[in-house]
Amino acid sequence: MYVCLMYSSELIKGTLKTIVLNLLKEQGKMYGYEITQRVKELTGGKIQITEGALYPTLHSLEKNGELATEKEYLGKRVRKYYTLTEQGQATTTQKVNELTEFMKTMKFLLDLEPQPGNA
Amino acid sequence: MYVCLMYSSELIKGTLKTIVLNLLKEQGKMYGYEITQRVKELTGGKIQITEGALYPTLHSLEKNGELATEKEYLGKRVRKYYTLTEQGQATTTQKVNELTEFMKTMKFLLDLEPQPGNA
DNA sequence: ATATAATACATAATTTTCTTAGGTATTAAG
DNA sequence: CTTAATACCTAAGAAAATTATGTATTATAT
Repeated sequence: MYVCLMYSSELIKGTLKTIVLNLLKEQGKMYGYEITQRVKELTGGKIQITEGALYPTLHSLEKNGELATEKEYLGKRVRKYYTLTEQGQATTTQKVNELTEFMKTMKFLLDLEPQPGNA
Repeated sequence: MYVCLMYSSELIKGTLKTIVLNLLKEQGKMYGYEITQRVKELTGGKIQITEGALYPTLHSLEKNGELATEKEYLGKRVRKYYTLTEQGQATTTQKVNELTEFMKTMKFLLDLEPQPGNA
């Protein structure tokens, strides 16, 4: 039986907004369900964004003026496309830079050598 | 006026346990306050662990059998030293590996090139 | 034909985890 | 002698995810 090796969900915490914003910067225009599938695909299933986490995040980003929406109809089904506003683009750059710096710091912390004397 | 450039606190979420466990692996034996100061020092103030976050985490790790404690008295003041149990060492290795892998995945996600066609 | 899976949106209750704020007490420094 | 630093702790609240639903359409498999 194959069990998907996902990262423990606590690691996603705090990075979800940045992932979503950056993906929108790269793809230009995406709808919610597409974001979940794209992230799953890009990470080989190791990061899976749940809809319960994604939709509230998208709504909050929109409310904050980072994202704009437009609806598209496919027959009777509706898709809500999200794009970055100008403000959202600036926020994305800032958040991606911050996360990049944070990961450098974390890498430094994790790569410290054990002190002599530890069993 | 100098303002310390800290990472936004949401980034710390989910990595606190790993930071603490890894630091204990490196240093062998530490007390709570020492951990806050050491992390602050090692990161140039960019990561500051609050005591309100740290102590509950230490208690929970101890309760879970990852950490063992011993008290040391300096005059009338008490210090509670934490060390990794055998189980804690295994957990640390696993959590550090997981975080390292996660950061690789995140780096990959953040480094994707914008698709042609985006303004 | 019809049941199931996939697509596509959404929200509510709960849990986890951190922040903020407060508390106690000892020791060092101004 | 007051303030800062050291050293522990907890509680109320906020934030952000999980889990569990709910609705509805379209595609796929039996």
